[in-house]
Amino acid sequence: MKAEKVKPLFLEAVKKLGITEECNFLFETPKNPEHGDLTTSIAMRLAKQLKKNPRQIAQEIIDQVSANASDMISKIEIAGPGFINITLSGKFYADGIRELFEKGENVGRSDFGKMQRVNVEYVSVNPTGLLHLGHGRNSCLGDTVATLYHWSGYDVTREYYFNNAGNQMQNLAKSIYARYMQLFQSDFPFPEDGYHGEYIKLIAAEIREKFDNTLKNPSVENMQIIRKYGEKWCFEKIKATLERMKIKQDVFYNEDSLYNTGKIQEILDFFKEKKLSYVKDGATWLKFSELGLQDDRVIVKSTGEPTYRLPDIAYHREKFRRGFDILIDIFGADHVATIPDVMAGVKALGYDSSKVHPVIYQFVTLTENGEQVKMSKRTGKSYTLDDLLDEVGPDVVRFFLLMRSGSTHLEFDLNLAREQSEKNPVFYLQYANARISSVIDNAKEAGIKLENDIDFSLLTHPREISLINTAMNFGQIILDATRKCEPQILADYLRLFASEFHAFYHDCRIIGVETDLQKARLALAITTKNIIKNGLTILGISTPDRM
RNA sequence: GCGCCGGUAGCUCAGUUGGAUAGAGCAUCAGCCUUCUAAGCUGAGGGCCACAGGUUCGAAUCCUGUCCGGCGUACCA
Repeated sequence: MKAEKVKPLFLEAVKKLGITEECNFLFETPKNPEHGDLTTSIAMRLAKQLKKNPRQIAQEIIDQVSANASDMISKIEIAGPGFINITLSGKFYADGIRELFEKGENVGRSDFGKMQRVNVEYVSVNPTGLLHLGHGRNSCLGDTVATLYHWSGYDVTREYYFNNAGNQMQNLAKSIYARYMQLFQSDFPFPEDGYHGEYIKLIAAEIREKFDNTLKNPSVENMQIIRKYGEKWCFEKIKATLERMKIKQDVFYNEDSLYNTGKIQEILDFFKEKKLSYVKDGATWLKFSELGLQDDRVIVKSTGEPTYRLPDIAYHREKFRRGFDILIDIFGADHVATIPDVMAGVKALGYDSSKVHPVIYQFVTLTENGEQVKMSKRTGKSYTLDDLLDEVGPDVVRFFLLMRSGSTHLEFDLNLAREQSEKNPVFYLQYANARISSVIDNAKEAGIKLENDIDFSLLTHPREISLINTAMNFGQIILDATRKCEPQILADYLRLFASEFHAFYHDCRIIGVETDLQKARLALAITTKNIIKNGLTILGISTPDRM
């Protein structure tokens, strides 16, 4: 955002040096404050092309830029091998903070996406069990990515894809049935590959409560009743957990509908017609080897049942047909293998697979006292998302699941999460917000009013400049986090920004200083609050005014 | 075997299309409350960026190889 304002001056200068083609150079914020506010290595990059000494090129650029003398820049100089360091003027910052202040509660919103239609698919758990921590990461990532797109000016649909037919539902029914029978006959055998979770026993107990012993005969009708009961039970629990996490979804897309409406058959026919599929050993294979992948794969088993690939491909085609410009899939690392198949399939159907953005996240481990807490499904003693929510609440859960990049393993430290103190990064952010709220309240009581007469150029203290500087990056941070589908970028930024606020608060008194300075500082505080509040809101974290 | 993700401070992790002296939080140690919320601020120590080569003005970042960890590699989803 800062860079955008200075860039035109440099593009002009570079053009004068004889560079006609689009040259993409960027400005960075130097780590060392002695190097100014912005720095660019463009001179070194152009050195080869122009066959000149980088320092000489830098000097020529500087001459050009200074000639167009802008009041945005107060100092511009060469450093080291040819860096151009720029120190921005007081006016630059005064204008910058004024702009942010005027945006008010809309700071961070943009129309960058031009209302392109985005579909974000997440959670997508089949109704056979309860949500655990891994699902939590999926849900929070998806939900936050969707919110980021919304703030960046896209038309977002939040989608949940599920399958309530197929083997796993039969398995659920069999598992519940076995637990149900065990209530009458304790040695009734439990299926080897059944769902071992404790919740199955709860469902079984409820069923006995309602139906007594009338379902003991495992007839098709009875198993159907059990299956439906289990499905409903699980889905309600899942939805309740999502609600606790403040995760919303617009569309629940049922895999069944792909069959009912003939979509699956259409795809089969298409592949057959294009000679991209063939039958071998009674199964239908898709020629992935002709679609740029290693091996052919089965799409319909010899039993006549499709493998997951077929509906996945059909589902993605439907998303394209529904008119989405961007398709985002949130997948756990265990699903990476399906991605190339779907991509290849979609491409073969004539759609632009580059519009599909899979977001992969690595696994979550839960640690307590330095030891890993088991979350295994099979042992039955899984630690569910609800258990975690009971212990630390949704704000902490969301922040912890979002504060790491999806590409790395996430260690969820229960001890730290339980900590209700400054050690816990969530409270650090919420505290900043509460602190500002308190100041704003005090200002109101003191009768301080902000009209259109704020002189932002009075904000010259290093802490003020530093805070404004970081505030001015907020818009770009939102866009970066959106484009990369990385809420962690925002979470990280907010920690930095809050720490800059705390330092400012410590060194610069707001209420009780000279009238004009008081107004300017209050306006800065209000802008800071808007940014922290919007940032936390995007992450789905509450912003209490008092703590 | 092959594919994907990772290996950065005691621990958990950042590190902006390759940039200047490698960053944060926690932990350890030392300071700061008669003043707007001390759930805060300031400072110190702590590093062979897994290892070995290569590319170039310049590498934690790019390339090759090796080692370690996780996840895949089904006519399971």
